[in-house]
Amino acid sequence: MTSGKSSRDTEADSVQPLTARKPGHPVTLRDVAELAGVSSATVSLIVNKKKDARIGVETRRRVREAINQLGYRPNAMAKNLVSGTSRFIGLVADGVATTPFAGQIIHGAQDEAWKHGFVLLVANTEGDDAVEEDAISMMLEHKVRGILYSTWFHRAAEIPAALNETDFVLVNCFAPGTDAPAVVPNEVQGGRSATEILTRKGHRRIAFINATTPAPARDGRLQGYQQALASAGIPFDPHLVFDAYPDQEGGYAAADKLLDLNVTAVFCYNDRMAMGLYDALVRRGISVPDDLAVVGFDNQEVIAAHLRPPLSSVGLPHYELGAAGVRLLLGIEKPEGYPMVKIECPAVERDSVASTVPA
Amino acid sequence: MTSGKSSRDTEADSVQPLTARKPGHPVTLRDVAELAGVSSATVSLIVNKKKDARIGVETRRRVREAINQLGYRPNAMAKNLVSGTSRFIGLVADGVATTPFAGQIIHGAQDEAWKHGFVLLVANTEGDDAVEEDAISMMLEHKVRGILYSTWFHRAAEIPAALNETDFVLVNCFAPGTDAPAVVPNEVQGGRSATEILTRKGHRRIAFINATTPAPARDGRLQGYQQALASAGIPFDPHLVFDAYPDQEGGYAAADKLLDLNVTAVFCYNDRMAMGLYDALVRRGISVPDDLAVVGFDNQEVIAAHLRPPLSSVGLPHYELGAAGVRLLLGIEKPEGYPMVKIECPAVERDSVASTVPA
DNA sequence: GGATTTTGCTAAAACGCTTGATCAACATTG
DNA sequence: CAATGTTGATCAAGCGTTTTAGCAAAATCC
Repeated sequence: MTSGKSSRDTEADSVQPLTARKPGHPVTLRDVAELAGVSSATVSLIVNKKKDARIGVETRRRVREAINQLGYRPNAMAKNLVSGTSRFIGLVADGVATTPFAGQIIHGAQDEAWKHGFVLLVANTEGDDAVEEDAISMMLEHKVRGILYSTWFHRAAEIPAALNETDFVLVNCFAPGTDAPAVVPNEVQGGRSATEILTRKGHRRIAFINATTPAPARDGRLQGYQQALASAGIPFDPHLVFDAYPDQEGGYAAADKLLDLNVTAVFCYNDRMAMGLYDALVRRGISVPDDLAVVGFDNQEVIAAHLRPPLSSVGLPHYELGAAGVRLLLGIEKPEGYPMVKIECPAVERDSVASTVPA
Repeated sequence: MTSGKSSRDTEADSVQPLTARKPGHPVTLRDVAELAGVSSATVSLIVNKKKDARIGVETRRRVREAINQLGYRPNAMAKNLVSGTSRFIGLVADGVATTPFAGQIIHGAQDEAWKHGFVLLVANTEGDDAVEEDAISMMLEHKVRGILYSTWFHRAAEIPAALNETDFVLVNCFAPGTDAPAVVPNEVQGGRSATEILTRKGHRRIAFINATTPAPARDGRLQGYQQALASAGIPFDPHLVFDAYPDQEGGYAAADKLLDLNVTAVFCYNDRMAMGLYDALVRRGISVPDDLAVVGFDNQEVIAAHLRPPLSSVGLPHYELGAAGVRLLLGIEKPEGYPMVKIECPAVERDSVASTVPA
């Protein structure tokens, strides 16, 4: 039944039907060359706009025309095969697509890659090691220019062995004890900036609701908080710092503790906490910012910009993280701190901090 | 007899460790073949686990060993060149990466593609036509299996001409007047489900705050609202439906109108509106759900799950949209309604609707 | 013990493109 | 006029695979 296909290719080559036969046009350089009556080398030279190629103007015209007529598209595979290297950059994420704002890493990487003529190959591992290995293999097999290994929250990470087979950059994570290039948010500066939003307005009793969960963010932001106090000449009071689970519930629950402290301002570990805190305050008739100034962290648009009043916050530079990762990978820049590059967390001031300190 | 091509020059080669290949020195099939003392054809057959290939067990062993020793990785480019088709699926998005939850389209597409051995090529056009054209060209040149053309909100879209050069599926958008395959959320069912959360609990005077912005969502959800009322035997009262700008401000401002209406429940066009509405209600001392039941739409985790009380909502199935898009593209399924496939919007009940109707 | 089949493996032709080496004209020199 | 450019285009050798046809040796059959 299933007989072998007849193998008479002798004449098939010389008599090419112009119509497409398969999904996509199997229009090749050779087809164009034939139509234009030139060699395929000539067409190649024209298509690639080789500057030092000497091609007559008339020939050029004919080839151009043939290209249009046939709807020719170069075959990137073949091109890559010859050049030995693709224009791909791999991005393996442990969950970037899952969490809303961290998708910005993809976005930033994609934009920057695109800018330099590269395309992103995205793989989401969802934290699964087997998937991760497959993903990296696949990228390696596609001869990617390099790999961005990213995590959805800032943390220490182990470098999968296979990564060493190519260039790579860690994004939003780092590998302690190695000199692997990494780009991460500057949590210390972020904490400082957040606190400074408050000190600048004259606040001196500023609480910090930190996270209970250990992470670079937790330590860094606290450190930044302390720095900001120090440079404002405010003594650090450990009683004004306490932990809560970093979500709405945590923020809501933190309100009680907070109100005993007699503070005029609060810096919350993240926006979700601030959101919960807002809620608790409203129910107590406490006004933001008139009675209490609040600053968040993460600058999650959908929360911060739309709370009432809009919440001042400090953003995690996910987009920049992705973009900088690509630049590092391509060797376009070697910023200060390399191989451990810290990206600034931008402060965004809204209305949750008044221009004067509450009485 | 194996022809003795025994000029093994570099001694370093034979002592190569299996990990950490240098990024500039690709190992090819031929290298493996030489080490194992077989032809490259043999290696190819083994690597690809060809079922009907007849290879001796001893040879197989030697080749396996050589592969490990050299750390061989097949070159996907070469593979694709031969087969004429890649394992790529393109995803061009007009802003999927920008809006938080729609990144789920990428996620869903990526997972589903991966499941079938395909990789996603992502391009973000940010609505720029030139970028879009470039993106599609690039995908075509990479001989993608097909393209997913997606938009960040559900809308009508024009099909870029180049898309016709390959298989494609519209995701979260559709092309009126064509029979282009498209997969979109079922807004009508969504509106119905949202409203039914309320009717099921006995609510009969249910307001609907619709969006001011024209969109399939606006019309569909209204229609669904009406359907739900009808099947609950509740006459449709146009006065209970009014428009507001679909954000927090809109919801906040809508509270006034709402309270004149003497309704026991509200269906908001989206969660952000509901968020604003919550705020307005709290300030008036009106309790959700005891005084007023509220249902949102979009099921934006960061809002709905964390408002107080958590908001019942209906989700936009972005993940499924992406996944279904891939399945359609690959011809894995041809669901009802093809070529216009509607994906269900799942209702998520939380605590913003009480089990009994307010007095 | 030849004929036939099976087994194990290789040769070699693609796949579509790039590129250094050539080459045939013709134009310019000295 | 021979030597030397210039110009415009072609040749052909790969790039790393897959795959079909084929071949020698071993196994099986009658």
